[in-house]
Amino acid sequence: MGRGKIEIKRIENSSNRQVTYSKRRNGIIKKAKEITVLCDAKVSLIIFATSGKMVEYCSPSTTLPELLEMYHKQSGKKLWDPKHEIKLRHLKGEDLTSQNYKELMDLEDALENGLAGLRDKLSEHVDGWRENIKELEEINKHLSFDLRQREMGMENNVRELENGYHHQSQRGAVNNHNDYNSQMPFFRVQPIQPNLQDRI
Amino acid sequence: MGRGKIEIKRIENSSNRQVTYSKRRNGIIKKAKEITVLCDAKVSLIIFATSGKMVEYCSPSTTLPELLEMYHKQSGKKLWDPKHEIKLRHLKGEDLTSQNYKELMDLEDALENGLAGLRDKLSEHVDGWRENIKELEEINKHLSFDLRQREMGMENNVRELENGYHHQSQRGAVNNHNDYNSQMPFFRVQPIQPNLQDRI
DNA sequence: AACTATTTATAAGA
DNA sequence: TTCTTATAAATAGTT
Repeated sequence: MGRGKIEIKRIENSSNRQVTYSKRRNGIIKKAKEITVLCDAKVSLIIFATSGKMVEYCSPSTTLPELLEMYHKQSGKKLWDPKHEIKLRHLKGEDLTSQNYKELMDLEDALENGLAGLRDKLSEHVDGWRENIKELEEINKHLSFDLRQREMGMENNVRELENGYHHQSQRGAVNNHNDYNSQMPFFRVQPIQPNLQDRI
Repeated sequence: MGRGKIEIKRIENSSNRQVTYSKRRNGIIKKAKEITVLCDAKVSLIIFATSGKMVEYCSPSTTLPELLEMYHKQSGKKLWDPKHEIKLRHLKGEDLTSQNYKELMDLEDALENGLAGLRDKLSEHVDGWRENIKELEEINKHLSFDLRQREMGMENNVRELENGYHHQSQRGAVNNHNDYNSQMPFFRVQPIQPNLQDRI
């Protein structure tokens, strides 16, 4: 629409391109306003010139965050790019399956997109929890190991006693101390949740 | 531009409005594509009909997340509102200090601002870790209790043996099984990190 | 930035 | 919806 028809392809002459850009940019924004009013539509329009300069239009009935939320709900598309390197990366190469590493990275992405300062806090939480779990597991192992050793030792004692002296009362003594044991038929030494590693 | 001039105001006739919407929507998208090609512009255009149905255009040279990041950098405007209630609230009233609860709430806000789907994942992580820690602590208590009971029982045995029979070899038998014990002078039954509750 | 010949978008009708 | 077409609006090239 103008003195001559033009092909829709990049305008090579830089100043022509600039002029056309500014005319058409205004045109589109006007159209956006019109459809908003005429048809009750909600519109978000963001335009960047090659120079990087941005202009924006958002229908007055709403806000960009609101539209983006609607966009996300409807399309399911991610609105944030994962990209920065962060502290949580050090978790890689430890006992993480790649799938759960991915989950963490997703989490990382979410945090990236949120407030930057939150990153370190989460990282601390994660590390703290991981450490707690590991230490508790370690202690569990030690306790269980020790308990088994003592059981073995005690059985030996009792066996020797029985064999050597046929003294019956010891048996009862051993069992009577074990009130708790009857409520705890089995000690799990491994992580309680089989997918513990998976969750971290 | 048509058979007659129209005022730019809401079209009251619903079916006319719908027709106009769909024509103009196509028109704007075409314009957006054209300015993209002609002028090397980057464009994001999101349009919602009154029905809620959305159409979108984004210039092929980029992605919406990229544009939103540029938008954010250039305008400084927030693109995400913190607002929804989420699952993490259930943590309130448990063993949280108000300070650390606040931290979690901050974290929640960050997640709010990220992808909605991330919320549940984090919540699961948190719950999973909390459970793991609690279960491990529980088992720790059981193991320690049991161990102490057995120690007491064993001491009784040994004492009875010694008193009754003066048989020395049993003592050695008990200690020899305990290689591990020498490396573990003390079992902590309480959470390793004193501020464990604080961190959760 | 203004002008204007032309192209393009589209309102109304079918 | 889609097509048709008269007309309004946008804009390419010019000044």
